[in-house]
Amino acid sequence: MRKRATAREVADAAGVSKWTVIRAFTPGASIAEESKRKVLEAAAALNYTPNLLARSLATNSTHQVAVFVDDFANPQKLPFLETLTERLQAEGLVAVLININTHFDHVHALLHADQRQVDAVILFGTAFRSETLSDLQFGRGTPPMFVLARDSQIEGVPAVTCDAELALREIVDHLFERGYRRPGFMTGATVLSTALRRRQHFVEFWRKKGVDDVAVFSAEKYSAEAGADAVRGYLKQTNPADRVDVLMCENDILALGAMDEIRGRFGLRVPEDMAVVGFDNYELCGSSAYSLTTYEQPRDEMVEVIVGIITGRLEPETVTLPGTLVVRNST
Amino acid sequence: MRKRATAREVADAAGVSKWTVIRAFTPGASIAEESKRKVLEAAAALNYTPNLLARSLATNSTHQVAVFVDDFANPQKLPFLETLTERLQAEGLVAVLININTHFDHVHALLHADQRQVDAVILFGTAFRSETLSDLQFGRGTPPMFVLARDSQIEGVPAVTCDAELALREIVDHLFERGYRRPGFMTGATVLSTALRRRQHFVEFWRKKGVDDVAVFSAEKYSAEAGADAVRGYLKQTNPADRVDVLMCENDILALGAMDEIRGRFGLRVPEDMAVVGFDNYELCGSSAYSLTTYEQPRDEMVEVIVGIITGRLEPETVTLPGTLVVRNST
DNA sequence: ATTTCTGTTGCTACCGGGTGCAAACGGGTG
DNA sequence: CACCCGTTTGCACCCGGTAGCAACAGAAAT
Repeated sequence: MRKRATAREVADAAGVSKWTVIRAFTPGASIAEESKRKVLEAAAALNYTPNLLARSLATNSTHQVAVFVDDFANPQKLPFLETLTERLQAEGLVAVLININTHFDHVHALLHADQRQVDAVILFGTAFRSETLSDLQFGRGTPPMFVLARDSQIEGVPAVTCDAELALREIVDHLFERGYRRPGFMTGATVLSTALRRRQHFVEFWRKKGVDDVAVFSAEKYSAEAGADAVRGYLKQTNPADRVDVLMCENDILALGAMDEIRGRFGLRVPEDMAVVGFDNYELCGSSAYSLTTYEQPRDEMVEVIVGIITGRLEPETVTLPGTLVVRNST
Repeated sequence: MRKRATAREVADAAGVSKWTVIRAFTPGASIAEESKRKVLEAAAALNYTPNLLARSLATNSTHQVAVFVDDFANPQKLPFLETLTERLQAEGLVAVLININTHFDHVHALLHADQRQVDAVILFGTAFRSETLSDLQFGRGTPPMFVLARDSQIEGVPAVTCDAELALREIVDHLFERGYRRPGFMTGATVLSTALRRRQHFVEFWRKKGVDDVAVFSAEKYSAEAGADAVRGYLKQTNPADRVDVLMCENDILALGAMDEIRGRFGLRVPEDMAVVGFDNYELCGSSAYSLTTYEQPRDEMVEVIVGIITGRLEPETVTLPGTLVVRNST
């Protein structure tokens, strides 16, 4: 298989210099109609297109954005990724998907992204220790970092999130109104709970309602199975009379797992015996099999803002957007 | 913010030439221990790491793989992406996620990937017209293309898939054994049905069992909602006595949507009134709320093979791997 | 006819590394 | 001390573009 044609080859074929070829491919460049036509003809014949790698090297901008993801169990990531990639591509950018795991941690990934000269890094809901990253942040030439769908806690690293305070206030108000008084909260991995702030606000708003006792327990991971395991553990070791009457889960996938366990294994009714609330409004939450009350993040707006920041249309600052409470039959 | 350090700067700091610096960062290069130490020290002090962009340009290999995705409604994509990115990263490769949609079609994306000099392109279950792509394929220097989780139909473009024939045989055998005799099949978008071959084999194996009448209808898209819509349309216009006794759906997400509609809106029992079968074994299929019989694709093996092909460890040829029938309560 | 201006084109230098060859080095051998 | 040989280092040139200046032609102005 032959190699790609270069500007040099097209130049020879068109009888001009390679700089004229470049100009034919540079919008707004000063070039005569006649030469442009000749060049484009020769380029078409040779199947030439500019080499973006070389261009990136010369212009010092790759139009690539690294997107770090570490929680693939949450199906909610998918529509987010869809919107994100679509909006990035509409801006001429492209997403490099980096899987953060035990073999490839944030430091590794950031170093790699840096070496690849990406234009920006998006930490898409990843669980990181701010200490680890704040060191790197101040190394030289590191690409700008942004956090999506999680709090940042690192100075100089803006985050685009759903307003957790507002969300939890609406949720607690709703639950209080429905008459629930013995709330419980299931977190995912405990390391992160502070980053999401959901638990913290949940407890706080119940306290404001005069309810000081919130049962809190946590799942091992963010997955339906872990949610089921956690709620099983809770139900087994709790006296039926002392059980919570409503369980809020840190995200939908935990909630669905929990709900399944509550109804399936324990034969309890949702919401009569125990109500359940999730977070994210994942597609299947609306199914009649679950009909889960949940809170929808303003996905499109969040993506719009973060892409706006990356492209420089918006100021790089932390933005918090309001979501929507979706009430269904589980409460 | 200062710019990144270059090999040139490190060379000056260490008192050697830039080529010696390069050698210090090239495994197996001929360099004296002493010089290497000096260089690495200077590099550490200046926070130098090689610029992968420049390296890619010089070596003509980017270690980037473009992954085309067009169906973000299927949650099954997520674990696949997780495994794929993890395995690629383990091989020193990185995935560039390209969202194929109406604004950014295959031709566009392929051109783009080509210009970016990616080492390979993976069409991950995307819906493409083979005519469109076979033209491009024979342009010069196009990166090698592979199809994952779908048939290729393009000469010279290998595919790594789950064995649809085996899968459907096992499924039909199972259904026949359970006594079902009025089968139906719901496809997603009709354009693709041939690429997945599932419907075709389904019909064929029922014929071999002496059942010639298979009801076939299709959903608009691959989503729970579309699945629900399609089954509603079918149930409304079909005389209850003529209804299928088992409905196989092209993938899980259609099946879950369908199941929800069958039970929720029509008050039918699954599997007593109508059994349902999916395909993929998405996590929630195992939940007691659904307990969907489905077929699990050999995800890890498929990814292993495609990564093996890309890295050159395996021959670039079409590979078909056996999956596993997962029988649950929906049949 | 000369000057000035404008649109067009070519050129040098550069982005930050990689390759292959030639020269320098240094130790052992005859 | 000359010679040989393997290791180490420097160099010219290359990867495929981009930036910005200088040169040039033809038209317009003087």
